[in-house]
Amino acid sequence: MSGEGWESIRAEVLRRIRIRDWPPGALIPGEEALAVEFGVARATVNRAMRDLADAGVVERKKRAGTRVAELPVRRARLDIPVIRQDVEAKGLAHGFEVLADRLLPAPVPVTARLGLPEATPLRYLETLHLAAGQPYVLECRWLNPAVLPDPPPDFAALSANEWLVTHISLLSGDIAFSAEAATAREAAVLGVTVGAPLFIAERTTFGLAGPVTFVRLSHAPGHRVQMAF
Amino acid sequence: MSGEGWESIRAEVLRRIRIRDWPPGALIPGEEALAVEFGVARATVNRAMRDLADAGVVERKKRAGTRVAELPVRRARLDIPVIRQDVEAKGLAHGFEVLADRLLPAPVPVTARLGLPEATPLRYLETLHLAAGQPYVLECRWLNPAVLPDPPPDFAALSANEWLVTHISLLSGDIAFSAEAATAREAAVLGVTVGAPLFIAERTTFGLAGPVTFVRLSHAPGHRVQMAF
DNA sequence: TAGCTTAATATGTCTATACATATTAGCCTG
DNA sequence: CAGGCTAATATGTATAGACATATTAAGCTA
Repeated sequence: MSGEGWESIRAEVLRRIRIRDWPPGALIPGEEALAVEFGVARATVNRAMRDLADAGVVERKKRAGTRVAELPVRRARLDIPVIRQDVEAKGLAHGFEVLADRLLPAPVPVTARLGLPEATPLRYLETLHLAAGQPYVLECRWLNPAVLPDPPPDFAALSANEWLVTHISLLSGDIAFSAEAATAREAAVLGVTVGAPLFIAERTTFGLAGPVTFVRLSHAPGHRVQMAF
Repeated sequence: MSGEGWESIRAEVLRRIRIRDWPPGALIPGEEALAVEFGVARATVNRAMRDLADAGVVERKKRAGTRVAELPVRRARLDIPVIRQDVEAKGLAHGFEVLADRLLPAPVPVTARLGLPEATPLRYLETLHLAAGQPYVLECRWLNPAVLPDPPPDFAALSANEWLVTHISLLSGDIAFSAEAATAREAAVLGVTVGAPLFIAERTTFGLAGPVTFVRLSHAPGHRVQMAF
């Protein structure tokens, strides 16, 4: 076992799992036993094992002990960026223009996702984000006006995308990626041909006070979402 | 403060950040001070704060203290599934057929990603995965023969996708998503028209003994990758 | 004043001990 | 033998105290 601290214990346990000393499904010795073997306190072993459970390598249950995961799940962490950051990280200048800003009865797919009654009036914002002056992302957002302060913020100055993460208590939500053919509107705004493959990200977000927003991001061709694991 | 334990402390700190009691960029009181305020041990506060740092809500530095993140990053965790699991989770029958299995000099984009010399001979496997008999994913995989046992496994019996996660010590890698127009080959195999938008996932994986595999997954239309956060 | 050394400080981690909690295995009853 | 109670057990969490480590601020020298 090289090094010191809980990370070296995690490494050693991981090594034994990988060389199939402890094969998938096997029961790993208890924390007490490992603590004695490695000559550390149980809390230190606990820290290492909790980390492995977090990574999906082992599964832990009280009384039942710790088992090597049957089908080791590989987990990747995605940092959902604010679009401005995303663009600037590429060394490009970020800009945006608000194409639409109206109060509209939301269509059913939107109200359904947000758990609101049908045709609830929501603020519809259409924003085109630019990277180095070129169309980058078309952001179509439905925003629950109930979560906005009075008076509402000026989304022409700070994009809704950015205003939300810094001003609203976002609690939970989900994000989905897909590939879709460009609609006439998307094609016109993004400057591509109708039917061109677009990378689509759809997010639903909830806050303390209920549903906050549903947004659909249509990315210009070539967009990639990358994660390390 | 409701509840007990380190999670209630995390919740209370999060609450104060959200109501801008501690605005973005602000310095949060030290662990010692919070421990006194909440009437718990410093280790308990430490657990809560470490978790918040993990979630991207705060940034911690020794001696400098803990600050509220300027632009709170939202993180989502993606569980990368084995294709069979993915299909069966939808209640469909999984099948697959191997369309190609040859040793070929790998093209430059592949060797570059894997960090191998140009034109290294790699095992090229083309597998079509079926869900309920319908084309689901076209898997084009370049596999480093050096990591395979002798004799090599029979990928006609257990898909390479599944064999790898259960038999090779996968260490690290990355995954990228994009949208691309279907090539002639993809269109023919997946039963779509040329140019149809396809959801593409590309993964590079490394193991203890070096580069393992590069795989490109071309998903049939309608595929979504979903994550909660 | 620039550059180096040193001290102060907040987080990171470890230890030993204790109690809480979930889950299982065994026992006991009807 | 089915159903339910009980005890055993492994993990989950908390505590107080200690030392390690990174980083900043202050002080000291050339």
